[in-house]
Amino acid sequence: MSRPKSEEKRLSLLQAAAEAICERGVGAPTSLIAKRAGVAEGTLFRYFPSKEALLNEVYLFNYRLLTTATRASFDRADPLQQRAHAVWNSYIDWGLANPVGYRAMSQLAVTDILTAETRAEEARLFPDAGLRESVATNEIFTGLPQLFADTILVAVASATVKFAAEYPERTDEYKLRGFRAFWRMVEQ
Amino acid sequence: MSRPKSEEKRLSLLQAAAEAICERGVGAPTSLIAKRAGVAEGTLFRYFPSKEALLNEVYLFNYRLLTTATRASFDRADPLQQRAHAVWNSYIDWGLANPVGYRAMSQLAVTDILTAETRAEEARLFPDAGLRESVATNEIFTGLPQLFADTILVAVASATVKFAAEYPERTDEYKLRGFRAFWRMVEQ
Amino acid sequence: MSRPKSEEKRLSLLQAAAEAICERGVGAPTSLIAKRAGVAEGTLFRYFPSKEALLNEVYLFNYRLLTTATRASFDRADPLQQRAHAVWNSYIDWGLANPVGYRAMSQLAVTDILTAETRAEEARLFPDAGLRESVATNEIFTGLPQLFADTILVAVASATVKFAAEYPERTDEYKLRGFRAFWRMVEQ
Amino acid sequence: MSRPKSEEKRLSLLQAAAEAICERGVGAPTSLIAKRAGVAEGTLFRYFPSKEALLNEVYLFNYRLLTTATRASFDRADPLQQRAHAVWNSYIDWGLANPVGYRAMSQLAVTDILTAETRAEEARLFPDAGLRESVATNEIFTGLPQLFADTILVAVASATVKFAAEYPERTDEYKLRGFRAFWRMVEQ
DNA sequence: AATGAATGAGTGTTCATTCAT
DNA sequence: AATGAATGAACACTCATTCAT
Repeated sequence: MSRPKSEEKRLSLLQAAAEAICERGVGAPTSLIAKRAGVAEGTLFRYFPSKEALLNEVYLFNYRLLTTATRASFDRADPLQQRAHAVWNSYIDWGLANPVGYRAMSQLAVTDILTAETRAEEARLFPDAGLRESVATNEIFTGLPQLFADTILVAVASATVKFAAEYPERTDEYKLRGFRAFWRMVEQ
Repeated sequence: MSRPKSEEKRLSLLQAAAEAICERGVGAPTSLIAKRAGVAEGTLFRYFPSKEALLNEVYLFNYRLLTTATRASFDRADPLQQRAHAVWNSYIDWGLANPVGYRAMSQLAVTDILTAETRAEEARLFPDAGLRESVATNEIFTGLPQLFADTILVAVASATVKFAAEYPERTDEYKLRGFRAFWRMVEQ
Repeated sequence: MSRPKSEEKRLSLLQAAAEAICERGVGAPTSLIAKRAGVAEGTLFRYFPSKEALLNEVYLFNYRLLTTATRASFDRADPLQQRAHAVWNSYIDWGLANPVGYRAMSQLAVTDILTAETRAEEARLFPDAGLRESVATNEIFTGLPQLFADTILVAVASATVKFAAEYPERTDEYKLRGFRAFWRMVEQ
Repeated sequence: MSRPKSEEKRLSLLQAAAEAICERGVGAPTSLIAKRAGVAEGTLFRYFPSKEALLNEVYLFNYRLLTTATRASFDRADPLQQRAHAVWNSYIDWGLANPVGYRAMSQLAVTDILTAETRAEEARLFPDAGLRESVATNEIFTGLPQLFADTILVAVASATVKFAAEYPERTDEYKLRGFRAFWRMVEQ
């Protein structure tokens, strides 16, 4: 596929789209996104073939940032719970540090805009901290799809981000309590 | 005098709206909703002043059904865990028995369509099984807003409904495992 | 033609329509008119075959009231200018005393709702104070259609009502000045 | 770069709107206006933010043409009555030469579509022939708002245009008689 | 006779996408 | 490559009129 001219414009569009989604939902018009990105309306469609493709890219772009941060947060040599806690903290921290990207992802996740390809790429990118195999094979989750445990994990983490963001002065408390709730579920 | 306004049409519209939301999201056109309900486009607006009002009613209508089922499921005389399990089961069961209403509610809950009035009515309808006070005041949730525990609970329940619906032959297993995960979080 | 049951309802509808036109223009919905009249939406169409017919009746109804008042205001025995002044005053006074009907007429007069029949009836009702023949046959108006002089007369009178209504404390002044302007035009 | 927005299309829309207003009143649909202008429905809203804005522009556009013609018609060095007559003739002539624009303005003037901004611009554009101050300060109009005299003047002029247009063979006669009527009112 | 529920064509406006410049 | 003018199918909502009750 041909590389577009300006990587900078592409990033502007992704960022502008995330902002627009935060403010106006996934129904935010492409004209608004283009304006926020400082490009012409038509230019958006030279970087992304359609609005749907743009929104899928917004999701994956931010998901990559999130998983990259998460992946860098732990050391394989650390004991299991410590690794889990590190991953948990990096997830919450990224959500708090990137509220626009995080909220855009949350919005996109509940629509039917995300394609099967996006979902597949998302699954591929999910960071392997060695947690999945060892943790979620306790009496509760054993024998069930890994995705079931993942879904619950993300759900609890999302609730934690939401409340931690809403009460900034109690961020650390929500982070810790959220982790404890999560850990209660997945520990052996 | 004249024809009374038809409760049947009202129900048709609520049901048609829920179906349309499942298929096309909250952006489903009112014309589609009316057509599915078997009424003229204009008729929709004689039963509901606006699309927004209709969607709020869809949410509350299904929420009332859900909480009515939940409320009928437990006996105050039963011990705590038994009550919790009964409420849990009735919630999951309702979601499985009413997939359209359940999915419509889920979609509506993540948009900003629901008004403060709807949220207030929702809170008022929440069935008091004596769980909230006694359960979610353990070492994890004590001192944090009740809503934090509620949000996590609903998140786990939603994941359970989702997977139980997707694998009908393992419904009972998901219900049980989901409850155990939930109970691990909230028990003292 | 069959007489409708209730003359009272008919008058209510005419009055309600005039009020609605004042507030919302000729686009005022029939449902609003019916509600203001205290009757059901459908009832309006049992008294008037269509909205257009109702509005034409509103015009003629008020025009009849206006010309009746005007016609009663002068004595044929009085000298010309006195008669003219009496007619003038009664016109302005009626407009001030019946602002709703007057404004409704003004609105209706500038739309194309009024039919040729209504215009013909209007011309038939125009009060003959002996002014038309004797006054508007001066050097200016002689040889031109009577309607030309009438149109100008009504235009000047309308402006007078408008300003007299807007500045109630100077009503008498506007009435007098307006008459003098009119009289300058039509006197021999 | 890209196509510039077409002044021609803008003029087409203004003209089409004036025609539509003449035929169907201010309630003429924007779709009809667009069709008459030879553009797509959506295009109208790229040139004017709303129907209301378009109609205000129709008024001002024609008012500018009218006042430009009027302003060019007189010489400040001429005596008062001659200047007045020149202005009067140019006003009537413009109305006769531009019946569509003139009628559209007349319709718009009696609705509540014209905004305060439009009214202000209209006042600003009013050509100063030195008439207002010297003419309409005779015994009749002195001490009353200038707008009162203006309103009456316009009313008489409108009646003149209307009849002159209806009887083209007597145009000059109506123009002259109308001016004489006007002059009788305003002369000292 | 009176009601008001029901209708569906019509309204102003939006917006993803195309394409002439 | 970049622009933004142009498009026209939707969309939410209105309303004069009909007709079952």
